[in-house]
Amino acid sequence: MPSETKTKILDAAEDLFADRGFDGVSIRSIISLAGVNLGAIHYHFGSKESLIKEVFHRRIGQVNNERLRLLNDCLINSRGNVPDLRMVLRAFIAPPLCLLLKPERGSVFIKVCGRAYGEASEHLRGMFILIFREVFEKFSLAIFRALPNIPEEEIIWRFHFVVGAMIHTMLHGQAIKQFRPDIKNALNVEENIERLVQFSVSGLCGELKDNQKGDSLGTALEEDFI
Amino acid sequence: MPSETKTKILDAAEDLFADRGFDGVSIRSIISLAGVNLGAIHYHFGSKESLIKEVFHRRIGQVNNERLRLLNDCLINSRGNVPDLRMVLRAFIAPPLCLLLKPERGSVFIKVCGRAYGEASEHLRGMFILIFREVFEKFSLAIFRALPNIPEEEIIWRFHFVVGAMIHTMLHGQAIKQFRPDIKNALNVEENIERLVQFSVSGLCGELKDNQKGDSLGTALEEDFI
DNA sequence: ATTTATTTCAATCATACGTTTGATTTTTGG
DNA sequence: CCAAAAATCAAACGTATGATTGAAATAAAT
Repeated sequence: MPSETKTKILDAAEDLFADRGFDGVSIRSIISLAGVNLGAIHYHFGSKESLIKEVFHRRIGQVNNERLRLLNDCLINSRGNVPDLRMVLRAFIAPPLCLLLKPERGSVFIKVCGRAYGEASEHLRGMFILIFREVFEKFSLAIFRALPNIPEEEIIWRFHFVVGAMIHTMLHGQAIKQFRPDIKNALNVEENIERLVQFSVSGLCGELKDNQKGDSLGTALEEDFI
Repeated sequence: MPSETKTKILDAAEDLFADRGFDGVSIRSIISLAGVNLGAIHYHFGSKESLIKEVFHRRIGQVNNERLRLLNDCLINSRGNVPDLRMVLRAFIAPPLCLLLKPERGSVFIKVCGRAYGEASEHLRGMFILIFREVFEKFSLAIFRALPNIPEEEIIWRFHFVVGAMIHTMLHGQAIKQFRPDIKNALNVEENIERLVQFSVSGLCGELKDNQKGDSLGTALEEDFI
């Protein structure tokens, strides 16, 4: 049961971090939006960095727990056989994107979550890696089992691409209409999740090109480009 | 022929922006790394924001020109028929990732380039959108033609996913071994480009699931998660 | 009711920030 | 060679930053 002040600070910080990044937000702008005293941040959180951690911790645990719960369902369903790749990927992708369905605050946190990947200072990066390691490793293993014919290193990379597509959607999915104003808004979250899941399944299952490297690339690029 | 000081500033700024982001870098840290006087930045660039723009402009033009040149090759090769999707995607993906092949500085700029997508302040965001609009639109049209059986809106979203995978690779491709130390480094650039191209081709070509939404999602997610 | 702990508040700290100034040095062009 | 232009430099500007303090106010406990 966090105090009201604490919650107000967390909400305000979440809002501001979401659209200006961690470095771009001063604690004064946070307390101003929250309507609390300047000292409150250091009293309740100790430092700006700890506040960032807490903004993140407040919600990420639920997301990752939901991921792992859904993944477990997949593994139980498969009864030791190969798990269903689509279900596994949906278990990974749906929980964070479903934050968009949460009234008001979820769609804010989703951007904070996206920013956490790229903008974290060195101190924070360690925490983020720690938090995501368990999820990343368990899902990697499940995908290994779902695609026994694809080398593990290849799967790691493809999974990495999936993560990129997901984060980009979390951060900039709403802004896609800046390039294409005719595209209707990304408000149909479930449709969008299935879109990304379908894309990820296709990408992960794609055939293995055994050795095409160096052929088409070097010949096409202009000489002095490199 | 930019003066030596100007180049030293641009290089230093590029280095620092790459691994601390735009907001996280002070002009004092830039001039310190560059070994020049504090006033030099405002003398040569006018402001920090203009410096950021110039760091970006210095190299992005070449990348996008190369993209458009390669895209043009694709369209010429197809002689009005459907262009080869793999070639189109390689034209989009290879030029930025090929920066990794450039001795020293390319692999730095590639991170700046990745950051430009997410961390730009409002003033800068306009410039970035302007720069990428032409590339984005021309490639979108080419993919429309390459995949006439897939609705344009679906293609826009899948292309959006490709962009996300690419940016994530540009920014964090080197850091993949933090999760998987056994994966050898991403130093084989050409192999990695083909990996991403293959993934993108598979993802873009994936079959259309006509109407699966709402089915598997709502039932699987825990009730109180939303 | 009185003490104790918790929370808020205004005021201030030292530092870091982007920017500006004006003198000085270096380079350029006739 | 010398005047004009370009570039560099040290110093300072005002402001914004994260953090700290100690008194005041509130809540909790006895």
